[in-house]
Order: sequence, then structure tokens, then C-alpha cells
Amino acid sequence: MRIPSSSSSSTSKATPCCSKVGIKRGPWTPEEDEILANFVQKEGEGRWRTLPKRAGLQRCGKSCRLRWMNYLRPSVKRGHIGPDEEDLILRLHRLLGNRWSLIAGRIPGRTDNEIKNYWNTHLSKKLISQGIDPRTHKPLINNDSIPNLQRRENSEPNKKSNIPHPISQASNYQTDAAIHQGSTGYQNITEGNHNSTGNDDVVVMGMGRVEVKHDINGGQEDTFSSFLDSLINDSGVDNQQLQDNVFAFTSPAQSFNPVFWESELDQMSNGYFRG
DNA sequence: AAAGACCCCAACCGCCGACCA
DNA sequence: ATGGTCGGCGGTTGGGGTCTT
Repeated sequence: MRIPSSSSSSTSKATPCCSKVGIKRGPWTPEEDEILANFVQKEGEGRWRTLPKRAGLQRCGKSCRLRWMNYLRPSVKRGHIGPDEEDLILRLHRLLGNRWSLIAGRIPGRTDNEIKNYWNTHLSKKLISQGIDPRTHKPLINNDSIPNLQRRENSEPNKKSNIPHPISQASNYQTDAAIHQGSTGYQNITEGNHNSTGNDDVVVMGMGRVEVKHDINGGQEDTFSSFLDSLINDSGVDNQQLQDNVFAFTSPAQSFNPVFWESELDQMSNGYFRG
């Protein structure tokens, strides 16, 4: 938890909405939660910047959005992450890297923040204990790296990882583009365009970002969702074989071969949610 | 029982792309 | 074409709880 402080946010780098004097920070009170929940349920999500004023909250819009998305939303599932969910997170992370939002989009009721926290506090350590590098899902070679990964204090603070996920390393943009190109049914998804044929609104962003905006009413899976379902099903694929192929992407972008994904997909069967 | 070490996770930060005037 | 605003993302922090010595 952060220290509720108005002065600490008054840096030149602070985002405007959070640097205003009089904006409350830190943990939310039950009263604030109630105000926010009632307001969003009544008025709907969106217009976060102006929401605090309209709702009568002394918070910045970002803080309101985060609180709603990660805690107050009725669809948020609280509590222990089960073995099935854990396995799914591992599979998705192996394929997608630290794309927590995308991973969360495939796990009903879980938020990106929750999955990110769970990964950092549980799964990464679990993989390390199994001799697997949690960043690459590749077997750890140098034992010296183990203690450095186990303790946050031993890693360089305030620095982003220099070792990207192997898939991302091949260039995020090319990866996503290749994913779409390399699977039937995705040729209609182009960068910057929305595919709204299903109830999920799939948006392929620039810089390789892929966002899946869910229809809270649920419904038919769109093609991208189906594609992800097939990706996370590797029951017909040897894990080591998959890893070996994924790690073939560690060389520059031109080594990324979308044909690989097609062949892998062909081998994948028995959808996770279907089974 | 006390103190220090360690862990968890809610919340914040900085950045990015989309959108709009 | 440009600049401002907004929503959303991943990375990071640090207070408080728990564990260990």
C-alpha cells in the first residue's frame, strides 16, 4: 500500500490528474467504495477523468478506474487461484509473455493486476524452483542467476527487464501480426481495426498491443478468442518441443516464422475450456 | 516476547495509442 | 497536421501482515 500523501504526488512527472492538490491517495475506505460502486452501476463505466467530480470523490480518475476494475466490479472473482487457473496462467504466459491484460482476458473473473501479482509472488518462484527461467520458460543454465531472481532486492530496482519474452523479443508487432496471419480466420483483423463480429471486441493496437474488450454479458467466442483457446491447449504438444520452437525466435525479427504457429496450432487439440 | 526478515498485493507511476477539436 | 485529453497497459512500490530467529 502506498502512503496517502498529496505532497509526494506533486512532482513534475506526475500525471496531471493525480498531481492536483486535494486529491486523496492511498487505500480506499468502505465509504469511498460504496460511492464509486453505486455511481458506476448507475452511470456506467467510462469518463473516468470527470467521474470523481460527478460522483463526489476526492480521487483522480485513474484511481477510480483502477479501484473499479480490480476490486469493485461485480464480475471480479476474489480468492484463491486454483490449480486449473494457475496452469492456464502458465500456459498463456509462456505464449504471450507479460501481457497481463491479455492473459486476464482469458481467465474469467481475474484481473490483470491480480494475475501479475500472482505471477510475481508465486509462479515465478515456482518456476525457478523447478529450474525454469520465469521470463523465458527456458531451463535455467546459470545457477548464479537463481538467487538474483528470487529476491526482488537483488534485482535492479526501477529498471525494466532487459530480457524480454522470447516471443516479444522477436518484435511485438510482428508477433501479433504473425499470430493473426498464421491462423485461419484472422485475416480480417488488421492493425488499428476492430473486429466486432463476436461479443469480444478485439483490437490490434500499434506497437504490437492486442486488447480484447469483453462484453460483460458473455456470449459467443469470436475468432480471436477461439484462437487463444487453441493456443493454450497444448495437450497434444510436448512442452519441451514447444519451448524449443519458441526459443528459436530469440534471434532477430526475421527469424520469426508464422508458419511455426500454424504447425503448432495444428498439433494443439482439446480446448482448455471445452475439456 | 521482541526484533528483524520476508512476503503479499493494493495502489501508484510513466508511458503509449486512440480520439477529437 | 498538431496538440491536448483520455483510457488502458505493464512495471514498480511500500505498508502491513506473517514468519523466522
